[in-house]
Amino acid sequence: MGAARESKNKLTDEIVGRLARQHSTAVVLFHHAVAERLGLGPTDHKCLDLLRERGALAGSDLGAITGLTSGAITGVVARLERAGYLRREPDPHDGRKQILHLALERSPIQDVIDPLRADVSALLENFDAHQLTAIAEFLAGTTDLVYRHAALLRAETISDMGRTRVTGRTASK
Amino acid sequence: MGAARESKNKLTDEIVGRLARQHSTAVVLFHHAVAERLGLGPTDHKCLDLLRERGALAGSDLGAITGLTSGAITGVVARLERAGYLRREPDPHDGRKQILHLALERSPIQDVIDPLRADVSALLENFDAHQLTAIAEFLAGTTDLVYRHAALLRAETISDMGRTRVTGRTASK
DNA sequence: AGAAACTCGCTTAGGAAGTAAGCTATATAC
DNA sequence: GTATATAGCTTACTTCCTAAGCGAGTTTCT
Repeated sequence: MGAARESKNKLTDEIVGRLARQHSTAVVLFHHAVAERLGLGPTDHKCLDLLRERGALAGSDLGAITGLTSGAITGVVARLERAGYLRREPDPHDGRKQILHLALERSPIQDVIDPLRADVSALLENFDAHQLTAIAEFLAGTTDLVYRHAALLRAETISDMGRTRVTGRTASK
Repeated sequence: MGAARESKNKLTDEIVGRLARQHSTAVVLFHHAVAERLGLGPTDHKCLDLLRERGALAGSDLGAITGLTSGAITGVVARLERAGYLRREPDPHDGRKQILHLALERSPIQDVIDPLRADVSALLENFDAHQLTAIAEFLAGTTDLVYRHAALLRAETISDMGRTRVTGRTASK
C-alpha cells in the first residue's frame, strides 16, 4: 500500500467531500434557472425531465418517484398539458390510469441548455478515452445511487412522520 | 483521425446527451428529499449549501446568486436562524449589511448524506488515479460552467421580462 | 358471480413560501 | 449638504403544495 494508494484516497476524499457537493449545488441552481426561463416551476421542470427520461409514465408513477401527492401531480400535469409539453392518453389496460406522453420531439428545454452542453463538450476534449469511460461510469453509477438514496430518505421521512405524529413540514409547530 | 477519436466522440456525446442529464435529475430529486428530511424547504437547503460553500455571505449576495428577491431572502434567513442553522452578525464596515455565518460545525445535513457518500466512495474504488483525476477535473470544470450558465440564464430571463412587459412567472396570462 | 378492499386521478380547503412594491436606515457621489 | 443608491424588512397578493375526501375502475377472496 504505497504512494499510489495514498494518492487515490486523497482524490476520492476530495471528490466525495467537496467537488460532488459543490457540483450538486450548482446543478440545483441551474435547474431552477432553466425552469424560470421556460415559465415553469421547478417541480414542473423536474417532472418533465423524468418523463423525458423514462418514456411514458402514469401520474401515479410520477408521484411515487418525486414524492408528490396526487393533488400536486394533478396540478403539474394540468400546467404542463396547458403549456403544450405533454399529452394524456387513457391506459387501454386500466381505465383509471392516464398515460403521460411528451408532446414535443424537441423540447424548448434543449434550446435553453444547449449552450451549456457545448461548453461541457469542449471541456471533455481534454480527456482521453480511458478517462472519458471513467467519467461515463461515474455518472451512471452515481445517478443510480442517488436515486436509490433519495427513495430511501423519503421512506425514512414518511415513517418518522408517522412516529412523531406531525403533519406538514416542520416537527415543532 | 481514426478509431480512437471516433470512440472519444461517441463517449462525449453519451455523457453530455444522456448521462449528465439523468444525473442532474437525480441530484435535484435527492436535494429535495434531503431538505424534506431536515424539515426545510428546497430553497432553504440550497441557501444553506451555498453558505457552507462560500463561507460567510451577506443576504444580498445570497439573493444575487440564487435569484431570489430580498423579501424571500428575509424569509429564508429567518427560518434558518430560528432552526439554529445560522447566525447573523452586523457588518462592521457597512451598517446596512448582515453577515451570515453557519452556526454549526457539523451540520445535520452530514448525517443525512453520509450513507450516499460512503456508497460513492466505494464506487470510486474501481478507478485508477488517472481516471480519478479526470473525474475530479470534470466535476470542478462543470461546476464552474453550470454556475456561469445559470447566472447567464437568469440575466436573459429578467431582460426578457422587461421586453415583453409581463410580471410574474408566465408570459401568457 | 358478487362483495370487499384497493388504486387512480380529481376536487376542495388551508397553509407555506414566493414575488412585487414600498418603507427606513445607512452609504456614497456630486 | 443634498441627492442617489443599496441592504434588509414589511405588507399584500399569488402560486403551488399537502391533506382529506370523492367517484370510478380494478383486483381479490370466497
